[in-house]
Amino acid sequence: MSRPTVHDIAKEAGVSLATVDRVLNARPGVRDKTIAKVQAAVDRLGYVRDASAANLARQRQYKFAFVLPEGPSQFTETLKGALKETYASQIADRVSVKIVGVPTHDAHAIVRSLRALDPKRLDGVAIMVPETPQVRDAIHRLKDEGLAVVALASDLPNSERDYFIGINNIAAGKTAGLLMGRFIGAKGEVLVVTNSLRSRDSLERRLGFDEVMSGDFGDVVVLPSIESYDDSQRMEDIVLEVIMRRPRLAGVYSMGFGNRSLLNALRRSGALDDLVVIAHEVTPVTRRALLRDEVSAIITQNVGHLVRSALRVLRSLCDGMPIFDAQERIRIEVVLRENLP
Amino acid sequence: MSRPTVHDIAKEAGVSLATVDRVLNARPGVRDKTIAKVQAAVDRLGYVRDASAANLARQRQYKFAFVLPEGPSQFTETLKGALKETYASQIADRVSVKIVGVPTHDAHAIVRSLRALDPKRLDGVAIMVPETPQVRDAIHRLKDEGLAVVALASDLPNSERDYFIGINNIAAGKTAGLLMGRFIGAKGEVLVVTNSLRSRDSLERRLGFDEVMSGDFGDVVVLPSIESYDDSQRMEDIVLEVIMRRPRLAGVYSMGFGNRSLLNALRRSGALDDLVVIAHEVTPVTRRALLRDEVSAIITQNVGHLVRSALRVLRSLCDGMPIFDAQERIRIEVVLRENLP
DNA sequence: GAAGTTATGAGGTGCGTACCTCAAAAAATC
DNA sequence: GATTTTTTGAGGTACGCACCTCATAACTTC
Repeated sequence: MSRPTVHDIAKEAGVSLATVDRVLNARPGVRDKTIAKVQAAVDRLGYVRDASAANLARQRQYKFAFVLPEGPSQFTETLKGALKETYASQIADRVSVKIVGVPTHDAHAIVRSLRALDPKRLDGVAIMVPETPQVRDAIHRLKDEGLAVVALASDLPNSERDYFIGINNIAAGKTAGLLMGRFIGAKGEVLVVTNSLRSRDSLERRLGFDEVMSGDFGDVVVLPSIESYDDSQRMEDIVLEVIMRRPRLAGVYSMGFGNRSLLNALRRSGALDDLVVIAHEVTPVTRRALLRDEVSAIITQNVGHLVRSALRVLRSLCDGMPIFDAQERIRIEVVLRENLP
Repeated sequence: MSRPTVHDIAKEAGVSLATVDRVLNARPGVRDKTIAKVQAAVDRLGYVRDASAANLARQRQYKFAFVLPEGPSQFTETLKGALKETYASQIADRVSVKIVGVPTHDAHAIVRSLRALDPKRLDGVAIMVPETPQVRDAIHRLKDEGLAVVALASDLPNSERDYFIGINNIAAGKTAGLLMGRFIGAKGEVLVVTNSLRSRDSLERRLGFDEVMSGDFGDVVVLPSIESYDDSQRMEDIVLEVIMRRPRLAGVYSMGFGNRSLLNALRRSGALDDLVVIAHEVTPVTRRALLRDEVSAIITQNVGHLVRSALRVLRSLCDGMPIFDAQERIRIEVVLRENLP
């Protein structure tokens, strides 16, 4: 026999269709004994609800919002692209997604955007913003209104988010450290650059990087982090100065965005050929640099997975279905010249 | 307005429901002019077929078979596990999969199994066997009978397979080569071991490995491949001998299975601490070795993706739907101690 | 055991699509 | 213009499930 239906369950349990329906959809007015009978029949026949038919009947429409930093960041662009791509797939079946752009550095504007979300017109939100007390409060309100909330790429550990989808940035930093240590031959000095150490991601990456460096490569000297504050001129100036002053410099680890200006500075310095550069995220800039052997490795996460995972998790949360953590775990990918996707 | 339905299309195009149906399902008996009218309405309203409803109405049941090597290989076990896991997901909706185990080295038995597949009871097959002329013929017959055929993990380039799902093994070998070259400091000797160079996968990996080695690391000497022929004693003996005779040995690249005996031999030799070992596929054996720093890196592919991709592609092929190559491209993953999934 | 309460059954409708039939309209052919 | 052929329309049924109503059966309670 092919897949059993609700009718089969009714027959098997010796009850009516209506009762099976009441049990399956947890509607009230059924005696415990009857519930047990139906459950037994379900187990015996191995009934599983036909999700497509159920959604069809239910006229379910999942309404989600993605709150993403807007600005010149390639990462966000890629993410939006992946979101649109996913729209054609089954995962995006019966979901409509609204993208809300927020200015990265304006904490007030972020909170304003979060407050502006209408909980009545939404089933869930995926949020990618830095955590602040105000953000935490805004999320508290969203949860109160019954929304599903997932943190995307950047965790919000102190908020009431239901789930975090992204990589472990400490482990990502460790991975970068391991590669760096081995690539530079376990000696020399390493420069670490980022936009801002105030971002949790950068902080965690640095933490992991340092741990591996001191644990596995004691002879390597890791210099204090340089913060560019999104100022490419500043970045170039400092990098050039460090290269001049540090003849033993063997590697550069770029933890965040702004790889374009970093690479410009390195190229200008003429030291690029002798340096091991490790960066994050595959973007047009880092990709080209990798192909030219200017960058040795890129640590990245698959943005397509990120988006699909977020949608799956949001759906599961809305339906009260279990989440398969193994499937939702985003991998820390190591990309070299030869395995560039 | 929410998503347009076929009714909306009919109204918009000024034709009947039946005609819309004929056009959408490519049934005959519609004038080109009318087809164009309907298409225009579809485009104007942005109609997309509701896949759930369609499958429901169609009562579609995809019947697939996976032809996999059986034996002690961890890889196959993992693959079967992933297949079962996927069964709970949406991708496996309305599909039933039969796993056919074939003995890896018995070409006759493989062909017999392929011939034993009943094309009338199947919609598609995913095949993971070495290509031989007989296999090619068997696939020809399956295609003739109208089945969708995809090659899994190991390509069948000379057969009439519709699609190949797996990694580019030349690129995988190159990636291993790049890591090896940099990890050993671009000098010394490297040993390459495999089960058998007669397998296409091993051959291609060796090809890529050598290309990077000679291109980027001219000072490294790559020794001729050692083939174990699945004989662990033989493997251990040869490996021990090589280590004794080659004091400049700096790295070992294991291209195939049999990592357990390789690692045993290396441990016994006492040289493991000074060697860079790179292997393929994350299995319990390689995973533990990686955590113990006995193996430096593992090149692998995500078996879960492999399976899901195969199912998606088989479905698309059956329905004559387009395949999004970008989504189906399996990545060559580099796994280090710190980014072990 | 009558009245009240709760549990169950029978039956219906609709979701969006596929697929079928039969009649009618339109176009092509002579 | 009559005949044949092709195209179109109207309508129905089914898929598996959710959700609804109303009647009846089965328990409680006093």
